[in-house]
Amino acid sequence: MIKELKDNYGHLFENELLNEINQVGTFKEVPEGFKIIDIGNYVKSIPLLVSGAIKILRQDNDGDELLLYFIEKGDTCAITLSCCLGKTKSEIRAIAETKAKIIMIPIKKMEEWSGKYKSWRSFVFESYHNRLNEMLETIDSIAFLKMDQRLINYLKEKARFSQDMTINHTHQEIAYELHTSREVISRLLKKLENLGKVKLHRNHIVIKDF
Amino acid sequence: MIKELKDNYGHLFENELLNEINQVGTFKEVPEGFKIIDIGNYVKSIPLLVSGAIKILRQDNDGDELLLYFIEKGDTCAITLSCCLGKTKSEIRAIAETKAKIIMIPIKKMEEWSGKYKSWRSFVFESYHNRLNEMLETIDSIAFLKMDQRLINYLKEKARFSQDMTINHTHQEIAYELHTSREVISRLLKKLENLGKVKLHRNHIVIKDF
DNA sequence: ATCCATCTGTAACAAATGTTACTGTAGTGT
DNA sequence: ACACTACAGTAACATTTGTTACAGATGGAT
Repeated sequence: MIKELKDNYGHLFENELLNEINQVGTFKEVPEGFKIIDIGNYVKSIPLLVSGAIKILRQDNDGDELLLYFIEKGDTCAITLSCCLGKTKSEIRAIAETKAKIIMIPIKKMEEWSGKYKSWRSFVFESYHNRLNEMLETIDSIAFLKMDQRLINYLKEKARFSQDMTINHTHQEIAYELHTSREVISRLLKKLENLGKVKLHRNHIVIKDF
Repeated sequence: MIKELKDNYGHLFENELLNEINQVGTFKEVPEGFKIIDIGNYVKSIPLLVSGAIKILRQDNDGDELLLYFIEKGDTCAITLSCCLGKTKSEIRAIAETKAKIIMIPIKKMEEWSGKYKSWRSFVFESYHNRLNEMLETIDSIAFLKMDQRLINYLKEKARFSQDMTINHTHQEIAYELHTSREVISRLLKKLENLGKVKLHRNHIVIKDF
């Protein structure tokens, strides 16, 4: 584990902390689609993402979903941190967007390291900062943009995180994550295809010109 | 200042920290509507709210606004904290919702106290936790609710923070904060009045039965 | 090759929200 | 008292999004 730790967190943490992480952390490799945290779960450990991407979803009382944002390697899930500290249930669902490597840190280390290592504090604060900004972007998107533009941004993001111009999702899956209906997505995608921006296939979409 | 500090933060911070805050903090009393922070500002100090309420607003590129949430006494603005630490421009606007008393703390104390006082760390983390949850609620509201329910929630919140069943806003002002048009708000308010839930007047609305 | 479940396309309609345009009215200042 | 300005009411219409109802296409399983 120590190599991947150094590669991804070596520039952030001092050696002493890296060693501690190496000792108490447990390495975990999860496949695409793996449910890392679900709504209502009590969180017992903090995930440090080493490779891959994780998507964070929100759900309302009727079971309607909404994609909030993605987390990349070298970062952690601040909402989870927040749950850990407050000992409250998770308000969100975390699912591996691609296959991912994660180091899980026991909660109790959180407060200990916060007092001991300035670099850990900076990391945690930085993570909160990033997450608040992602939330702001999500809010901007929902509040200020129409569905066509949200769809374009969604496809861009998906392509960026999977490093692939092919989006392997059905219209229904996209509709869930944007919290709209399948028909709306089909309609808008068809418009994008007529504009030459995408090519539609069964079960996948190829981005041509964004 | 020390009295108001003890009353509102005495249960959170140890005496030593309270004294430090008393020494380096500057007390500030602002009237309703006072612009505490604006988008693009560089933030040089952290506000601890002693009394009153502050509203936090987001704005898109076209100048369209959206109310994010309120901050109450005994709390701070985590987005501001976040800006301070990252030395980035403010992404939000903070306006006094009621007249408010604030203690401003110089940024540099932030990191110093984070290492020194466990209670300060807890306070900061707790604040991030609260803010993330408020953001989630805001997202829920925009993504999952229709405008009529959002309006009802808005009026409830306004009444709660001003401790007054009379909302002193024009339809236009409400429309700005909910990011819709004046006509839509007028239409929905009239419906609420017909249901006996509010009484409409020029420049103010009285909540009857929520 | 055929069958079948699932996915996609699309039309027609409904509901919610946004826009335009105009009227009336309450309060303010003179 | 009068005039003026900002606010509120409302109708008519446009646009966006959501819903219903099918038809047709695709790809995998047997």
